[in-house]
Amino acid sequence: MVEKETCDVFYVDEEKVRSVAAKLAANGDLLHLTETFKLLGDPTRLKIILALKEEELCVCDLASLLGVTRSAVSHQLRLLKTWRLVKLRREGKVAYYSLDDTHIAEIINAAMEHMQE
Amino acid sequence: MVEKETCDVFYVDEEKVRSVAAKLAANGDLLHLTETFKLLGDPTRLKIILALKEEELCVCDLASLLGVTRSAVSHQLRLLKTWRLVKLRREGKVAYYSLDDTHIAEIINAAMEHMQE
DNA sequence: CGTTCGATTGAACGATTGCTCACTCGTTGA
DNA sequence: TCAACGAGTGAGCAATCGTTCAATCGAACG
Repeated sequence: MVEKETCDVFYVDEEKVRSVAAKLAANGDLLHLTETFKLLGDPTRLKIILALKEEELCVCDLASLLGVTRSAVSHQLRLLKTWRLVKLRREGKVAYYSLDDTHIAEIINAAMEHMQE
Repeated sequence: MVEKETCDVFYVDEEKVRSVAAKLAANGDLLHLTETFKLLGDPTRLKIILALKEEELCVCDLASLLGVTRSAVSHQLRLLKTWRLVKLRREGKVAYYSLDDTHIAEIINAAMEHMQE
């Protein structure tokens, strides 16, 4: 593709790009960072997190709170558990979930501040 | 669905759910919050944000940096601009983009702390 | 044991997403 | 005024996502 080549060779500020690329690479695990935001970027999951920020809850409570099936909640909780955002405590038949990481609340608080302006 | 009714009526801790629901509602614009995280939850967009955190860059620089077409970058930048995460400065034919909100960097920093543990 | 019931899982689906391709827009400079 | 070129746009697509349904697991209790 001629056009793209032109852009790459004759236009781009290569030194600038290289310097930024280096700093980007220094940011560590970019995939994990992306995944964390992706997990928070779904209404159901974000509500789950916000709810668990308040109180420990079971699957059934969450399903009732969000107005979706327990199955849907369970699927999302599995994802959140895999990425260590929530943790699980079993009591007989009931599975109680809670936040596994205090940093999550800070991420959300920072994002809420962003929204006011 | 009988099963679900059973769960709602006989099992769910209704008072607890109601109390959490109230606190959830007090969190303000939940859709906007979700959207912010969703925007950060894509590798291309997150890299754009991280790059612009370092330096003002044009579409062509970003395309070269990320290894995608300028069109793809342009599409993502439009989204980010719509939600006020980045802003635009035109200089002749070139469009220079930069972060529009200092809070974004703080959200990302908080998320990076989350990842270490 | 067998039943109950909350939780989990896998398949299947409709919806959404992010990309590329082709085209257009708008500014520059010959 | 017209060609060049960076940027923006819209259609179309493959891939991913989030949900529901149906089936299963496993602990509690008769």
